[in-house]
Amino acid sequence: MLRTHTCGELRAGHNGQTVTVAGWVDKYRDHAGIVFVDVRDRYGKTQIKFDLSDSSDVQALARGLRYEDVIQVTGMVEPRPEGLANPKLATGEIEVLARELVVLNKSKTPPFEPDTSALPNEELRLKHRFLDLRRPDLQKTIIMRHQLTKAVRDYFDEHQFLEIETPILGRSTPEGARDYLVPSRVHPGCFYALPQSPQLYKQILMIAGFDRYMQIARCFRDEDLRADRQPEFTQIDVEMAFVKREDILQMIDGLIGRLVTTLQGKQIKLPLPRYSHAEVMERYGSDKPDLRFGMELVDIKEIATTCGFGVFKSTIEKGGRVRGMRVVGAAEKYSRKQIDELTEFVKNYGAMGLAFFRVKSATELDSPIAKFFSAEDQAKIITRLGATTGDLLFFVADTPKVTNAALAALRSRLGKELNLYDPTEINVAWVLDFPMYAWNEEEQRWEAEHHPFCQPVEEDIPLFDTDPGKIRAQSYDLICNGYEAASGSVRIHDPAVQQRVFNFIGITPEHAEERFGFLLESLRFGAPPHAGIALGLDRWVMMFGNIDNIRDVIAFPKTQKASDLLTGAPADVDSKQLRDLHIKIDAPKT
RNA sequence: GGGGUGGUAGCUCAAUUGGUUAGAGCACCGGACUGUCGAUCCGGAGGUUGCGGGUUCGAGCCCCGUCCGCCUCGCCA
Repeated sequence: MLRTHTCGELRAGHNGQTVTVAGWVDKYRDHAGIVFVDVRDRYGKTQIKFDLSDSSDVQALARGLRYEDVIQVTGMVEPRPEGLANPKLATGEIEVLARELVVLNKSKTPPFEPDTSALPNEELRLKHRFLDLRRPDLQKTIIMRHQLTKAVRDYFDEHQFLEIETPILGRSTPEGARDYLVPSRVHPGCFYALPQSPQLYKQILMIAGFDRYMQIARCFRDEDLRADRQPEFTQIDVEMAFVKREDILQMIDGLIGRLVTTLQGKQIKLPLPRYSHAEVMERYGSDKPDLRFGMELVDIKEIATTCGFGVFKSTIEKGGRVRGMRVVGAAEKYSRKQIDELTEFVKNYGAMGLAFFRVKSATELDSPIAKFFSAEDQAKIITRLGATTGDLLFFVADTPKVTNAALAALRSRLGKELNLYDPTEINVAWVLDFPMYAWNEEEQRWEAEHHPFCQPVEEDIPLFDTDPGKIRAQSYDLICNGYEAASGSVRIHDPAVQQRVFNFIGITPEHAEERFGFLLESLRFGAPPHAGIALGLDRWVMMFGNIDNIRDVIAFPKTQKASDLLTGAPADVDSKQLRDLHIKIDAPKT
């Protein structure tokens, strides 16, 4: 070992001991006769003192130290003089009087320092990720990620789950996200697909009899990125055989409870609250609402139908909805100009406009469109929204889909702008009974809302022939602070039902046999009822770290264009490699 | 593919209506300093204003194109 102690562990109790520490030069303060150097490693910082009375070699060397040099220092632990302890440092009671100094690696002048309070732009940070990762807060997150992952493994291990690896090179299946493809050298013109999730493998593990499976599984989806989405990400993948939905919910409740206890030392109230999909859509306009604050959506169909405002009235006549929300005490917080900006904001979600009212009194509204509403209607709106003087009311009149999207986005934005919640709170809940299928207007066909292996609610099965949009899935999402934090379902274990579902979403029996034949075949050989779930590990780290960007919870993340600025991936390859793979490039001219 | 936003010294930022030699703090280099901990003080060096074109007597600033980062819609079973 090149050290006897880390930079975070020396205390007054070590006084008088000769120690060796090693780390990076975090700061240096050169007073000529005396030089202070803070050495940093992942455990903390320790102040090293170089004194004129020491050997001149060491002293001269010390004066040449610069940021990020890696050094090894041997010396004696001393108490700091009276009144000079540094309360900001855990090791602030002591310093090490250096006797020997070895520069293990001299650093070039770094483009930025790890302790910088004003973060450099992200491009630079990602390009020099080895420096960025030295930042204490990023190190803290990566360490917490490890603790979370370990707690997950411990929890499932205690419940007799087996961690089983599944292939990274698999086969492409229809439906779902765009696959990342890997060309086969041995099979010209054929490709492996990287897994979007281990879904089919884990179902087959159930059929094989490994009735409790989990895996910290890397998944790949070739879709556009977001602040909470990376092309490769990690799922806590779980599957159980001989269980019902309730068993999964309880098992995962226990996991969340464990994580909150382990990572925060707190208790979370269990069981976690449960909502139906229909309920959250009606109350919040989203299938993953942020439940840290209220501001629920209100339908004013009755008033809209009879009021004098043409936009509201005609929307109802066309089968649309008029819904709104009450922003408590915000009448004076938003100027006309700011409301115009909110109007532009909701237009991004398809809304044609945003109606607003300031509540002037218990019965009176103030708005450019107030004249279209009778005194009676104004009073009704106030009553319906439960509003009081000084509130601000917003309404969107549009299709059900657009009112949901626009109002949910507006609610989320206002909640943040108005600080309606504690940003450090972790609010977790279940959303159950998603619809099985959604009509794809573009492709004119039904498609699976969750995935095609999900079991419909038994009593809804007759609806296949009458009203497929109403069929509920035996599915469940875990939502947390406005994110989808987990998603799962009871699976189909009857090949006939599976065949029928494929058929319904437009996969012909021949096609199904070709692409999913292995699953259908396995279902014919004694498939137990099974169910499972996958939790987004990266997102849970975001929650527990109170971090709003997924790149900050991943050691080596990719940019929005899916590039790795550290390594330069993706990059072109030798023509020989392409020949081996029987691939010719037909890239668009730039 | 669409919308928004940013790119000026190594870094973080500034630069009035288009107008003189593009500034500051930190970092870097040289010097001073025995108790600092965002050390301080003195001095110095450092710029193809992302890139390409255009308008203009004159462009960091205006116009067109393009590249890159970020946010977002679509997309993400």
